[in-house]
Amino acid sequence: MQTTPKPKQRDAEATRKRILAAAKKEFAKSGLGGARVDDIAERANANKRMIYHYFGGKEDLFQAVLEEAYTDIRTAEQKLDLDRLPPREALETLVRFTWDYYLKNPEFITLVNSENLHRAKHLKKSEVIPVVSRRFVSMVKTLLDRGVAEGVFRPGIDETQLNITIAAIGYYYLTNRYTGAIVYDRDLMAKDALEQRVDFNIDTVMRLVCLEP
Amino acid sequence: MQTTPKPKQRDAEATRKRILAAAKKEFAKSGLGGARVDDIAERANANKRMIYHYFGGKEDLFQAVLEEAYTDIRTAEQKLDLDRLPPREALETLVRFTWDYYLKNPEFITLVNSENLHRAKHLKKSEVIPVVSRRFVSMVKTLLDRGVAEGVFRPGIDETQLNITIAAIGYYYLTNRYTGAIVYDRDLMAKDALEQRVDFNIDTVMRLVCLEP
DNA sequence: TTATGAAGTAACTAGTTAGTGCGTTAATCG
DNA sequence: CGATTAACGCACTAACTAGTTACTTCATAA
Repeated sequence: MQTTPKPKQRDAEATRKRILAAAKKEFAKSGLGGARVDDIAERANANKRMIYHYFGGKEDLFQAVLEEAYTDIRTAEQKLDLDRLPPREALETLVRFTWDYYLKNPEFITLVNSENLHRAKHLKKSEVIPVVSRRFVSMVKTLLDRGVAEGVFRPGIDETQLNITIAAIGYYYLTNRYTGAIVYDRDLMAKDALEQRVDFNIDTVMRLVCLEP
Repeated sequence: MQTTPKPKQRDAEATRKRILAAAKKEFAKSGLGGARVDDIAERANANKRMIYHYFGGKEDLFQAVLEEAYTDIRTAEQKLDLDRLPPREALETLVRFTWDYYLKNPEFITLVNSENLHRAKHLKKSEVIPVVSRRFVSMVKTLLDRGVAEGVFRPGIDETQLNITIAAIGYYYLTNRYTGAIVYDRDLMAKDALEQRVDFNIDTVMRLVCLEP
């Protein structure tokens, strides 16, 4: 086999990755409609022609960005390894993780918003999304069942409703932070405001799920 | 593209209203960036020039649409007259109203999303938004205080956190219904799914706020 | 009856945008 | 080495888009 590969002048995979990363930023900043192909190319330090070469078109590129964003968060969730923790700690870990992930990856939220404006047109075409999604939902289902079996969670809670609620209380706060700052006349992104919110969210979910909060 | 029947006579106020209504639909459908001024004019059965005549430009029109959308929901909330109800009933009424309003006025959600993509640039310029917002926040604050005084609500709950949570659990479900349908592999807009969700949301808030849920 | 200004219109401008044709250059391999 | 393939870049276009210009039509007050 070959030894250390020489640094290449031309590197298809590296160019592809630069385009994908640049596209993620631009789509997150301006949405699918507002993003400019020329700007993506410039940010990627690539020629616009390469976008069409590697991805086909603007919408195909958007789909690729979305798929990566979804598999990234689903992969990170699996790494939490909730099975090793007692149910209550596992649930708190999940709520805190979801909040932290949205906070550190704000482009995920904007991409999902943009995709919903387009009625999930691109996600519908994806092969990989249903697979990673099922694994995620069953992870929470397993946790819920375990908590009920151990007598610490209320029985009968639907895992989808819980998932949606855990996402909602973090997602909404962050995606609407600009209008929220005006409506509630507060800096919602101040350090203490963020801490207050995650504590409030954990409390909300614990009271919803646990028998003795 | 549906159009509104054109009145035979000249009517400045009617034309303005037609433009505003058409703009609301187009901005909700495509966002600020995706909406087309020509399409708004066509839908309103007005000449494009009239948009510039009455509103100044595309962004000013967007601001006018936003202001109307916010004052509409805030007005509807005030009409609930929560003071006439016992605290628990008042709280449930508020949660159900918020859900129903988002469900019946989906354009509100899309407009707010679009405005947040633009970092509340237009809402910041508004004179009327802070006024109606304060009235709304204090309405919930009053309810919370009353519930605590009557010994049915937990003390120490922040009215802004509660407001955000009540909005979040409805808003997120509805705004992300397209991607949600794929991730959770369900028809989130089926009649029974909607009923299940509003019940779940009321339960979530009651457990969060009430001393004996 | 008519002068006046607001309501309304069509065609246009200047700039932008996604997508492409085609030539060039580097890597790979017999 | 020479030839083939894939990566890359320039310069272009056809379609689109916010905003404007120059004009006509109509209601009404004097």
